[in-house]
Amino acid sequence: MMMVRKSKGLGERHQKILDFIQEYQHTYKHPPSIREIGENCDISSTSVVNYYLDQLEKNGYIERDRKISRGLRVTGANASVDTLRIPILGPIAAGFPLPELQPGVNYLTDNEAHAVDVARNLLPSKEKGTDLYALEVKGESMIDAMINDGDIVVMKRADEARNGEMVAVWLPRDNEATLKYFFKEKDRYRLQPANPTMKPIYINRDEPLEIKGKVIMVIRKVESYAA
Amino acid sequence: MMMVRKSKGLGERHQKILDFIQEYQHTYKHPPSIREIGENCDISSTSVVNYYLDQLEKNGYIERDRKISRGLRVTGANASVDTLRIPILGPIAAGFPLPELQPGVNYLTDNEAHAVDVARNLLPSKEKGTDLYALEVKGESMIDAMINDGDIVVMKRADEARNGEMVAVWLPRDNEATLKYFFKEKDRYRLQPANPTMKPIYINRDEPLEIKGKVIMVIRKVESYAA
DNA sequence: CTTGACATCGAACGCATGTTCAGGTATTAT
DNA sequence: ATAATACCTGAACATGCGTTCGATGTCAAG
Repeated sequence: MMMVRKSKGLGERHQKILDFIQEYQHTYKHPPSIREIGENCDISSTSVVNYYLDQLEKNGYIERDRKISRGLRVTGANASVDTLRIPILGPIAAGFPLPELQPGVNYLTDNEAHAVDVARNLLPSKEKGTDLYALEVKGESMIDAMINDGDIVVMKRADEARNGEMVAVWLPRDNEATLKYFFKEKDRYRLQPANPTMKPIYINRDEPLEIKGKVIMVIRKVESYAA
Repeated sequence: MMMVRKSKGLGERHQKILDFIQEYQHTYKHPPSIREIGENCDISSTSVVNYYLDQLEKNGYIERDRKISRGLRVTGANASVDTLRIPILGPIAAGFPLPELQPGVNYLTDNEAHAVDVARNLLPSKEKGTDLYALEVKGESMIDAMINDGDIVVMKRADEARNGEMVAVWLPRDNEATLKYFFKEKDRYRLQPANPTMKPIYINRDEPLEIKGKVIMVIRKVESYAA
């Protein structure tokens, strides 16, 4: 009895094979062999598996490196996503100096707890990934930047900024760390809160102002409101 | 002339091999063979590669599936990260109804543009991934929820909520969509803005109120301030 | 009924690839 | 000096694994 193709492009067996490849890759971190696919999808002959694999490839569901053992991968939506592990250097809070990144130190240990994994496609495409770090916001002092207690801010290392970029700055004048949009005006700096309803603060050019980095992303894990 | 181990645990060659495996895996989506490692790291004999691989395994830098072609993977920090592709159903704006998720529709096409990839370790660990979706915030009406124009909110499908959870609701009374912390009180609902400086709004129990989902994450790509 | 496209099987072939071994040469400890 | 250890070589071996091919069965069109 012949198996009929159900949904025009993908038959039941194609789907099963595709699913198996993904699950296998996910579990073992390497692709399955033709024979393993066969065993798992109740196909007794390697040539039949090859037959289906060819079709899947022709239709763009997978890619194959011929002649190479286990040289196949699924393409498209469920393909593996490229991520960047960004170290969380420490907290940022109003009255405390910002954590400095020590040059030459490799923050990328296997310590998942002190890092955030961000998909590369969420970052500017040119972003290489070095000179990125993250800070954990403590307290509610960044509220005028639309940033709340517990938020993670992803930063790019920088000691100067162009107009309109959001920066983390240390203001020796007020002894305070803050996040603001940065503007250089005729003889002063304007630090503009992200919240449009709030007013900017001004710093004279001759006053010190230390830019610690540019904010490129904010991540907030929303939890139950602590009332 | 003997090669001296530099940094106690990892020699120069160990490092080179480790780097190569990662880069290869990243490029070809499958692990390299022993011979490929050898060629690339200037090691003429497969047994030497095997020798180093054994050491790397013993020290926990890689894992190996013996006897299986290309059965090796790096462990730890730079290991591949598990991500979830969450479909962006549409915009959420004050005066417009929320996009509904059509049952039975598979949103997970290969359309990267209409989805966000989120590392699983950023979500609650029990989260399975189905019944998650995302909305793109339009306009500045969610400012009292500390959410700005352009933000991506990751939602979990729900039509009811427990006290303290942040929900997306449709208020027929005001003809408005909004994001608020939800509290059920004696004879009314209290919708609390995330910004602690702002006041809650109250809805009588007998008035309609449609909960569309719980907010579990907010992602903001910070760009230059459009002044 | 014949033909041909499609699906499947089993077996054989041969290169790819991990494993093992019998030595080598330095460097260091005893 | 001798022994021990770490590093390396080359080759042989066994098997993993993709490829190819001939044969069989089913179904729809001509």
